[in-house]
Amino acid sequence: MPKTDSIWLRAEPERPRRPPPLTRERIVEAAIALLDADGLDGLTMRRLAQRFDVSATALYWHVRTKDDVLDLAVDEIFSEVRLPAATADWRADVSDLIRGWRDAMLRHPWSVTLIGRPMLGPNVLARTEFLQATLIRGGLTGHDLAVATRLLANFVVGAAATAAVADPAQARRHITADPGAYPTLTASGHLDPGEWNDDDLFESGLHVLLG
Amino acid sequence: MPKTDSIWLRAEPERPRRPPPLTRERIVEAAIALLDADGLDGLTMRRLAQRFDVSATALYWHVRTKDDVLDLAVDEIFSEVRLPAATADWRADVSDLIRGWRDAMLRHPWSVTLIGRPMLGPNVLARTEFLQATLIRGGLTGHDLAVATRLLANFVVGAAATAAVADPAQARRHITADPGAYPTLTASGHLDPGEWNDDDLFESGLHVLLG
DNA sequence: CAAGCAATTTAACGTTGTTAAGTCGGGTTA
DNA sequence: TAACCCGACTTAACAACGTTAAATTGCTTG
Repeated sequence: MPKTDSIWLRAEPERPRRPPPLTRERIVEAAIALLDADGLDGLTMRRLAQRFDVSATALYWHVRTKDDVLDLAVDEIFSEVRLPAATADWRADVSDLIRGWRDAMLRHPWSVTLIGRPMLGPNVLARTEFLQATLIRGGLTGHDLAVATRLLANFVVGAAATAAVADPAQARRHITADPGAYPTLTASGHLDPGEWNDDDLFESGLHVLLG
Repeated sequence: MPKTDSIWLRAEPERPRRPPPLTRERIVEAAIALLDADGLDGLTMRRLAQRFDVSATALYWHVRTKDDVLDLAVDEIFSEVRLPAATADWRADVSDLIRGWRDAMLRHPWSVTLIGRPMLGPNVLARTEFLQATLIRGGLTGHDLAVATRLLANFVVGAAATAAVADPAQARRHITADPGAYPTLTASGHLDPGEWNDDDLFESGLHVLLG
């Protein structure tokens, strides 16, 4: 008597389908998703744990504190910054890095809020290492090298910070509400909608810095 | 029978000496004091109220939310930035402004954490207005003006952010721990204690930007 | 089958920002 | 003078938060 049950007909024993185990990496990944979705207030140990159907305190086995999660998350987003292959044009290489740096921060606006705490994760350091190595390749040394590194780093961090402002249109309305209050800002067109966008100003600024 | 009590001898009825009234200004002032003393975590609505011997909820009569207090505090510290008198050397005027801007942020390191939220207070805007007006006085217009404004603003914000890192010595130890990990950063001396300090690098960067 | 350890749960604590409702006193009006 | 009003504050309370301590589960190793 041949067995008539094939794998297609048989009801699978409904293996408990164990969820993938909790790891520091997966926690950070979920934290970034929460931060992207709802900003800094959106990340809660309880909400984070909920993503794994796990009690909030379970997270503390893998992570010492919530601040650790934040620090790990910040470093993690910098892994998205592609390290350019070294070409003959070192200036272009630096530009590519800085561009990618800014893009990563704009993709995760909450990261701006977290500057100010020590950024010493491996991904951040690797990018800083690349930046400085490329500048050396361009002939910079000593004091000039230090100045250039800081100048570029400050520029990209500042660019991410000033671009993250919520609603440009609303800001414009606020500033131009009383035309006499800020005459220069009102007249210069710096705030006009389609006039000059963040990307353009960033690109031009980068061009100034890298000659 | 002459009365012998003069105002000098009479014990004053000890007027209840009503404490100065709660105002939005005094609340912000106290908030800044708390933030300076204990950082961002040091500011609590309850601790803030305690400074006035007042229940925490009393603050909500003068202020809609804690975030309002923070926004007001950020704007308030920029009132410390002296607007330079316009001289013949417009570059020096800009330098003075940027220097004062950075100093104010370094005096109140918690302000770095609060970048990223819309900075549209009157003091911030007045400084931005001055910056742009001075650049115009220097001959900049149109696109160049916009680029220069952003470049300088990004620089100063970034400078404040990167300078606020907690313990440079500890950072140095961390980075140079594994000598093979970040060879360039380790060798460049960028981290060496007395080598180049933040003030020096900032000043040099400013000189690069303003020619 | 026992022991042990890794990973998680349950329970709980103190704080936080904020809302709702009550209270108090001084100034205005009837 | 009495009634009232309303700005300013208090009391009470809530849900949510980060975090700790202790109990529990389940797998692996002897």
